[in-house]
Amino acid sequence: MVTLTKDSNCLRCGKNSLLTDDVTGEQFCSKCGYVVSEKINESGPEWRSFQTESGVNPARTGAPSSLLMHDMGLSTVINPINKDATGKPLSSSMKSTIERLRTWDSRSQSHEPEDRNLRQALNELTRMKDKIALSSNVLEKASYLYRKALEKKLVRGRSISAMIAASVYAACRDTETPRTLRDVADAANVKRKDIARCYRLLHYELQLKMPVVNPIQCISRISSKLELSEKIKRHAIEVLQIARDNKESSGKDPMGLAATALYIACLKYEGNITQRDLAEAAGVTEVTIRNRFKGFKKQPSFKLKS
DNA sequence: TAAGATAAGAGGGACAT
DNA sequence: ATGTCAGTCTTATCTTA
Repeated sequence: MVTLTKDSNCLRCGKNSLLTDDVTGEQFCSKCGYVVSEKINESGPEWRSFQTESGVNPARTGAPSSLLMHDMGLSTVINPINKDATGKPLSSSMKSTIERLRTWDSRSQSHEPEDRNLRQALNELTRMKDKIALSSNVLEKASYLYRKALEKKLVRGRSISAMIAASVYAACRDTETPRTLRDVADAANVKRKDIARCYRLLHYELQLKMPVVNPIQCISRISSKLELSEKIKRHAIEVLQIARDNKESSGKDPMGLAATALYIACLKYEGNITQRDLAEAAGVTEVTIRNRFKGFKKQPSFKLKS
C-alpha cells in the first residue's frame, strides 16, 4: 500500500522521507505532510517492451503493464493447427490455452481501424500520466475502460482525447484517487464539459458503480497546498462529519465542502487564511465557499467554536 | 482589503408531455 | 424526443465592515 521511495527529498522540508501511496500514486512527506501531486518520480524498475517488431531496439515503455500495450504485448501470429513443434496433437489443456491466445491474437490484429484508435488513445494516456501523478493502477483501469468503450462503439463520432480522458477520470473515481474533472481536463487539453459528457456515457453504458467522492480526501490535498497544520485538518474533518450527519453535504461539490470546512477550522485557529486562498487552492470560487458556509451555519448542531 | 450580497448564465437531472 | 423546473456552481460587480 505505502512504500518508501528512495533518493527523493521532500520539496518543502528537504528530508529524505517521501512515501508513495501505491493506490493513488500520490507522494507525500512523512515528516511534514507535504503532498506531491504534480509529478510522479521515476522510481519503479525499468521495464522493457516485449514487442520488437522488425528488429528495432527494445524501447522503454511507459508503465509496467500489458494492458497499456495496444496489443497486450502479443504481436505474433499463432499457427491455427493444433499440433506442437514435432507434429503431435496438443493435449486438451494446452489446446484451450492456445485457443485463448488465438482470441487475443485475432483481436489485436483483425480490426485495423480500432487498433489504430487504441494506439492513439494509449499515447494520449501516457502523455497525461506525465502531467498529473497517476498510479499504474489507475492507468490499467483507464485503458481497460477505454477498451470496453471501443468494444461498445462508444468512441464513434467522439474525440479520442475526450474519451480517454473520461476513462482516466472514471479510473480515478473508482480507485478513490482525488482528481477533479478539472485536473483531468487540464492535463488532457480537453474541455471539462466534453469529458463530463463522455464520462456520463461511460458510466451509463458500462454500468459503472462508482464510490461517492469523500470530501475528507480533498482536505489533505487543499491543506497541503496551503501548508496548513495537522490540527486544522483534524478540525475540518470534524466539521465535515457534522455536515454529513445533517445532510448538508449531499449533492454539493466535495472540493467546495472541504474548502469550507478548512475555512471554518482556520477561523478557529490561525486566522490569516482568506476565502480567496482556499478557493484558489480548491479550484472553486469564493462564492461557493460562502454559500456552503451559510449552509453550515444554519445547522442546529453547528456552533462556531471560538 | 476581506468578506458578503446579488444577479445573470451555464449545464445537467428529474419529470412530464 | 423535447420542454420545463428546481437546484448548483461560476463569473462579475457592487457594497459593507
